[in-house]
Amino acid sequence: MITYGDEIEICEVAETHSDLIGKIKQAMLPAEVFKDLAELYRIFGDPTRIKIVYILFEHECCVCDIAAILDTTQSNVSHQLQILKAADLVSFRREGKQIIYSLKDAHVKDIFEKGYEHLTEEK
Amino acid sequence: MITYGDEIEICEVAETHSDLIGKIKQAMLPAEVFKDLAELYRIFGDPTRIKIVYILFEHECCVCDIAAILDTTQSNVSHQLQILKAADLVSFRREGKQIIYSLKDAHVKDIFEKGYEHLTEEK
DNA sequence: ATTACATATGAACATTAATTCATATGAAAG
DNA sequence: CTTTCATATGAATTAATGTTCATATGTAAT
Repeated sequence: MITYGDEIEICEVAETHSDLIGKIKQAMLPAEVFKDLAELYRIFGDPTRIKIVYILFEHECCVCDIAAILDTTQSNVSHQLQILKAADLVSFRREGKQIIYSLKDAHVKDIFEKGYEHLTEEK
Repeated sequence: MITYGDEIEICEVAETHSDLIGKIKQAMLPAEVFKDLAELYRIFGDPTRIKIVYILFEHECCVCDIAAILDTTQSNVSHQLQILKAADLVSFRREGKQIIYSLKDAHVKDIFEKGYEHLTEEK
């Protein structure tokens, strides 16, 4: 390995490929896009949250119903819903004492379906 | 809240909706599916990994080239590639001293594109 | 065989995250 | 206005995660 000051180690292969590496580097999306994408996928990266999302595909639902369906606490569901809300993935409205949540974005279902296809289809 | 022994708290709304809750509960996919889905999305839930995936969309690549493109260490890239390998998302072959990685599954690109649409499209 | 190189691996560390518990908020009913 | 109910919030805890460092493995070249 060859190191330049405090920079990253560059192997000889990478030096040889430096023109290709430069091209790929330029073709990369802005770092922020990858950060935002990762944040989005991470939201689906928890069983509780993806279950909530799945429920909301078909039904708008109040917090305690979701908790009953998932056999978990109201607090837990509420916390996860706040995360979905912060990501702008759910809408909500008050109805008396309850708060009814619903899904906000169609892409969510697309992402779910593509993931599900990956799991179920043989390759 | 009404609690039954060590079970989950059920609010009055949930008791009223108990028939709907039962139906939704039955319509849920097996818990394992949600677990597997969450595991899949979690893999994309890290900027470094999703960058690697993005690179592999267009080019098969050796470890040190990826490290050079991403300005990170060989070790880091290797660790992340092991995670992608364990999820069966990448193939690899040895070529002399190098190991060349490539993408294994088309659904990965679909998932990426749907996520990207979510970020970029106005709603 | 010894050396150099590309990659993998394991331990360690710092950070983040999921869930629970206790409590606060805010609306409706009495 | 006090109580009850549905939800939100904050602190605490336990577990998981991303990265780095040091080192091991395996291939090629001298």
